[in-house]
Amino acid sequence: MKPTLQAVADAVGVSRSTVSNAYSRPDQLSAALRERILGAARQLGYPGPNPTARSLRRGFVGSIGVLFTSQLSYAFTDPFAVRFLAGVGEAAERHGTSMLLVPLSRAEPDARRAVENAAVDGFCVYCVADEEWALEVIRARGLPYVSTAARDDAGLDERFVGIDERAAARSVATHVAGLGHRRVALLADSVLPDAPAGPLALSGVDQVPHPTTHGRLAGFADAFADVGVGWAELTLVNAPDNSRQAAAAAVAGLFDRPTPPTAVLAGSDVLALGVLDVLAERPAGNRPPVSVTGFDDVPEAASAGLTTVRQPAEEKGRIAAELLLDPPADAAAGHVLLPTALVVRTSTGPVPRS
Amino acid sequence: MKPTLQAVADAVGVSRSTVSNAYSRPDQLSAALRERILGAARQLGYPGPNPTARSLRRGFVGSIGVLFTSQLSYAFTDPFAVRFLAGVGEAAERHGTSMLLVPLSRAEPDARRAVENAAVDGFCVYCVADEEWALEVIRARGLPYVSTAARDDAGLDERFVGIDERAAARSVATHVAGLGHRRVALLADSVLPDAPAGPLALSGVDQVPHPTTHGRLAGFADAFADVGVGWAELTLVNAPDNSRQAAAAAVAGLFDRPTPPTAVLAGSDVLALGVLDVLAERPAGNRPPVSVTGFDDVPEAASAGLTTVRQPAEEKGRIAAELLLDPPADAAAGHVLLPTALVVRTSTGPVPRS
DNA sequence: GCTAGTCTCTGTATCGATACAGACTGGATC
DNA sequence: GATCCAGTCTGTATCGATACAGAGACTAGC
Repeated sequence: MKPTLQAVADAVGVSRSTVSNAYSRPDQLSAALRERILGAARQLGYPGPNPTARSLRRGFVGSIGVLFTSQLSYAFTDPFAVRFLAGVGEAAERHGTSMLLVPLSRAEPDARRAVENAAVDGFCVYCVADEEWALEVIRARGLPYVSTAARDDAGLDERFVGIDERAAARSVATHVAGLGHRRVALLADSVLPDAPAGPLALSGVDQVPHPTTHGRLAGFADAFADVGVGWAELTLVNAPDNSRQAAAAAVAGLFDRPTPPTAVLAGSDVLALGVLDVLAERPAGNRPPVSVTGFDDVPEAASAGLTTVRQPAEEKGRIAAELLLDPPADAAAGHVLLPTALVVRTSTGPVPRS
Repeated sequence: MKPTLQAVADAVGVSRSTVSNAYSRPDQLSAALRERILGAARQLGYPGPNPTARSLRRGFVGSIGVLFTSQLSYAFTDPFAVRFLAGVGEAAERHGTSMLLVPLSRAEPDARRAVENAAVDGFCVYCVADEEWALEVIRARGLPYVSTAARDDAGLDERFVGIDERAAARSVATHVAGLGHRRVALLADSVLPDAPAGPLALSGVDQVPHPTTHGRLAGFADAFADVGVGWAELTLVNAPDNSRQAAAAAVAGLFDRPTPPTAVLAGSDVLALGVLDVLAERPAGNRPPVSVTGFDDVPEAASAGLTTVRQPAEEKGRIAAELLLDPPADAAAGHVLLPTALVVRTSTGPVPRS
């Protein structure tokens, strides 16, 4: 049997409290006794207070959870997510906190259980789509959280770090519209929860439930509305998840249509890179001159020459963790909007006249 | 006050046990009563059993820890580590387990506390150098673990997944030696715990404490010993950590020596890419034709044309988690050696004659 | 010599649940 | 009518620690 704190107390001949103090409040006992206790503990092979028991009694755990909508393995496939995690990790590390990665599996009962059972002091909600129930569970547990995807109904009491998705998306779309493009495809991930890969007809952008996706698509649409291209004239393409493969599958066939789009605006760099993959695969002679844009400005975007919108990934993660671990007294300071920048590279160009 | 299980029991007029059963053992009570209990819980805003209390009583937590020697933020900078994590995540997800990332900070007391306090059922030890104490803490806690860096004294009872570092390193070094290179630099990270960046004199490879680094350097040395180049004739270069920046700093100046190396064998792709960065920065006319090799075959290696040794990263992570979560009955099956392959690309070539 | 204050250490209550043995029903079986 | 059994539910002990009030012993101060 593993020795308990009681066993150490018995061995030394002091009370449990004193042994506990030896570990957690060294100033509460004499240095000599403390040494004697730690020595006995070493000898008995006592590994220190049991973390679970300790957190039960103390009421906090010393780790924060990061909630992902998607599978855990996707989180590591998406460079933006990785950089976000790095930021969270950096801040957590500074606070002596570890991070628990909690994936939300597709099956809601399981996913719900994961949120209910996570032993954490709070959550960074990386990307919860319409999983409003997850936030409810967190609130019911009385845990603080920071979300990164704004929702319209989010109260100001809710801590948040993110960008103005709509304005950022509009900026890159305005650039594309300015190049003369009018036949345009918008590519996004999880436009509707279980939609298949490929073109998707939607009466309006407000049908899109995921706030981030909604914001970006709405921003794209805004820019084209400005130049007289309505929603109905835009081709909406759905990718079942945020990966190059999914994007490639979604746009396959798009360029063989009678009137193919001259530009594809993607909701993320990963999707945009998937579009570039598809184009690169075609024989050079049969490669349509399509402009492609991304979103995020992940490291790969630079080498691919992708025009995109930069948002500060690590900083987003860092601030999210910071808002959680060291909440500002002022409620308004709990709502952080980060800057974005349009980055024009070689993947966009003037519409070819033909 | 947050409602407890007791509160729900009181509200419904049943015992605590019954409420507990409603959540954890539905077959122990009638469906009708269960519904009544869950209904009351919903109404009271009871979020389900407290995870900490539950794990204290049940004796397990439902999450596994991943131990990093380096800072948490490095873990996300190194593509190999990211892919390893993805593998761990995938397996963990299949088992309904979350993963706790535990960084080992430089200060040993803090780091020790992190291992002692991690609420986990076991550890994947990603890269523990000479931190033997960490393993001792884990053993003292009575927790299972899987290590990925073999140590000579590792008993067979210790679960392990990795590669034959020495043989793999030898294969790439043999390739370089076969190209005629004899003036060679070996670049590795943390050759000695606190050594500065740059060349380092060492009487023999056995002075290197970190088992992975030791294995790779020894493999490099083996291959050159075969062609008559002894340890003393090789230039050993230390990088303080495993990053492009550290590598660049370590080899800065190396190529301005009177007799510069014609090849640099790096202990990881990240380091090798750092060397390539340094070479790329030099004006084309003054760029020495140096062969460079890496180790791991991360995604970036392919686009950089880096000759390297491929090892299956995700699989390593997946198997590590699997060995932890679903230990094989047969002890020998707990010791997995993965295959490696030499990948020759454009970063190596015949030694220039001059 | 007496009160106050500081250092150490102890004892009990408590954190919020689950395990397990047993009590009570209401049929089915013989 | 006694026995057995499966299906439900209860009660107590327990998981392994920390919080907090307070008990003694000592030193200071007047």
